[in-house]
Amino acid sequence: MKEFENACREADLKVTHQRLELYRELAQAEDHPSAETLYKRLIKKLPTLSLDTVYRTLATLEKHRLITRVQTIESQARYEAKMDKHHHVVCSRCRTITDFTWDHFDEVQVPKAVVGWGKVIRRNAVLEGICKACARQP
Amino acid sequence: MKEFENACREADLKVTHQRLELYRELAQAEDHPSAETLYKRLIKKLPTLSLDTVYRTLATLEKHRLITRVQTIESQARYEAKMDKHHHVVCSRCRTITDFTWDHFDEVQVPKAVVGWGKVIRRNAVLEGICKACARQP
DNA sequence: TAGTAATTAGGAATTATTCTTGTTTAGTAT
DNA sequence: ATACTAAACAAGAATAATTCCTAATTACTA
Repeated sequence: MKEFENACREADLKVTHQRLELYRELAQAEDHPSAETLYKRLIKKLPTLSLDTVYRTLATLEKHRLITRVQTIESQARYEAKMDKHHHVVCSRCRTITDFTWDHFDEVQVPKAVVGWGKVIRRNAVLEGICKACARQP
Repeated sequence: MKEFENACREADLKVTHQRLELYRELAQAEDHPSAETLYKRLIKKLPTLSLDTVYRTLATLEKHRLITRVQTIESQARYEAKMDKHHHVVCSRCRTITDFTWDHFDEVQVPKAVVGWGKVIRRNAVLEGICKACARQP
């Protein structure tokens, strides 16, 4: 959290109660929550919190690269505070997103066609399948 | 297009004028268009087309795996008809999505943690960077 | 401790998508 | 060819997700 505060100051972002709580909540969440989900969780601690603030804060923090917006095919945007290199595997049944690391993928050369395309800055693997919990069910 | 018609029949989908035109348009598009974009393009040929039909048709074709919904962080859903294994590189500046193939990625083993997670059915690489056209500009 | 620019709350507005209803049409059986 | 029927369609209303607007509040600065 101290790191987060410093990062805010460096980015000229005021360290507000709302930002701290939102970041804390997102950082400890494992489920890549949506704005609405975060709002529901935070309203207990911050009864006057507005949904707009959640959206605005998420956008602000994302712009300053303090959090990431997760790529999904869902209609609601989902976020995560985990910023070290990692990838996602999504269960097509329950839609749970699970993190994993993949050093080989991070380092392997991209195809020539991509080198010709331009400069790659980030790479992400998104796997899809059926998680074990779901596989046990009909 | 003949293949598409047969695929429709096999899936018990009626071969309607709207479906044919939409699929034709999507199949020749290179830009992974959204529902709205497709609608604007199709309205010239199909003046009575409704936006809802575009949404409905895209959803139907996706369900039957005749087209794919592309993972993006944008608010509008984007689609493609290309169904052979391929991946995407997105320009963070102009948001253009470019396809590429990557045999090595398709075949390389996924990390052990993922094997423990469940059964992976599809894998997708999403790269992000700056395309050459954008790099030339300030 | 006061000043001020950034941030917030709350509600209105917008955007993207889905639903509802009545009409049309593709595929099928005559 | 013609009629039948379920599927698909058009149009507009409704919903969901997100953003905008304005006045009030608050974090940082002097």
